[in-house]
Amino acid sequence: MAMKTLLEHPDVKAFVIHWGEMGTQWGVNRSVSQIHALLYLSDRPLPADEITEALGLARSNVSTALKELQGYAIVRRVHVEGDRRDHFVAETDLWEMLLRIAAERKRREIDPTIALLGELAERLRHDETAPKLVRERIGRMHEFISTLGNWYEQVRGLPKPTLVALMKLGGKVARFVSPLKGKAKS
Amino acid sequence: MAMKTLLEHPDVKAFVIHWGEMGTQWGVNRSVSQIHALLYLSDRPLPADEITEALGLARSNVSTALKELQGYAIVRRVHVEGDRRDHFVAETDLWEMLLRIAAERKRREIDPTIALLGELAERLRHDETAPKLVRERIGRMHEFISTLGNWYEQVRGLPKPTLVALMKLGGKVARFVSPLKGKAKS
DNA sequence: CATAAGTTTCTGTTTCTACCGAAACGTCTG
DNA sequence: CAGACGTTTCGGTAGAAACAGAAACTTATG
Repeated sequence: MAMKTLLEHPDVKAFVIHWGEMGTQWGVNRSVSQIHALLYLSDRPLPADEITEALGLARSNVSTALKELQGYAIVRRVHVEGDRRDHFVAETDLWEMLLRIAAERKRREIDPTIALLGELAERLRHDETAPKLVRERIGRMHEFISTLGNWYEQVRGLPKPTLVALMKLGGKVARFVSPLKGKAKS
Repeated sequence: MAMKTLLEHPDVKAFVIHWGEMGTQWGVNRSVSQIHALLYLSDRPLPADEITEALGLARSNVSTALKELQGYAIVRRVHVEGDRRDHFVAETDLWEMLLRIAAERKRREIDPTIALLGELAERLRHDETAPKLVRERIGRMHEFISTLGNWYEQVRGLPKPTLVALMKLGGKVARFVSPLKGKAKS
């Protein structure tokens, strides 16, 4: 069994384990992250059964986790010639991976938060009874998160080579904002 | 009791509750986030007892949570004239808040991950037995996260007005990388 | 249609984690 | 030193997830 071989390697195992722990600390369940890690390192599409066996999880659990990963669009189902079973592969472009995870978490958690803050801010604007500071701070929070959201949507649309270039620029991008700024780190 | 008044307001309560839920989804415990929300909206430094009473938490729990928030450096202890008790205030500059939370999470979770990936990548580089793809992908992951980390360290050092300006630029920063890129969104 | 594959749902168990409340302890201050 | 304040620790509990394993069900395929 090819997967046995893969996970038998101590470094591969260490990676999978650590990735699983990472996930839990960011609110992603362990099975999901581990399966992702496994697929990321696999040199070929894996059927669910093999994942089940390799990680020692219940088949039902693997099914759910795969669905979740496809919800993030970082794992996709592929067809393998001569095999009726579904197989799965992970996105290996790390930029793409990061952007997709971010997109999904924004959709699930940030957008609803913005919506709620919007309601609260709007209502508070007309609410004379509310403390001035409360009105101001909830308003500022709404504005802040919205701005971040908009920024993300724009950055997400940039071509990857541009992202890479911007990243490498680091703090130096500040130069373009104001000639005087951004010199501290250059 | 001033805090009673504050939390009695339905919108304030909604904010605190939602902030608490948000926290849990990102791996921060509910008490910690709720206390942070409460302090963020408060117009004055609050003593631990008042927080305890307002949120209905155990005193020990509040103490631990406050310590955690101070670990993130988004809440600090202040002295109030004529009161022996410690009082606490939250950072209200949202940029500062975000950067500090990011810094601490990086320190706790990302840095150790980079360190581990570094070890694995290094060991795998000399390990002929490991599958080529595994060596390559763990190496790339290490490089990728390291790059992100370095980028963050640089951005963190920029003055806030610069950050705000960059954020407002959005996708337009791409112009500075290559004249041809970044036009899609402009 | 018989079988393989896959998903979904359910029940039950286990495991975490949050949280409470009490106690012990340290520190400061009138 | 007595009392106020604060932290830390500890035992216990409750709730939430994660997960296993079985079963029901759908769908595709030879």
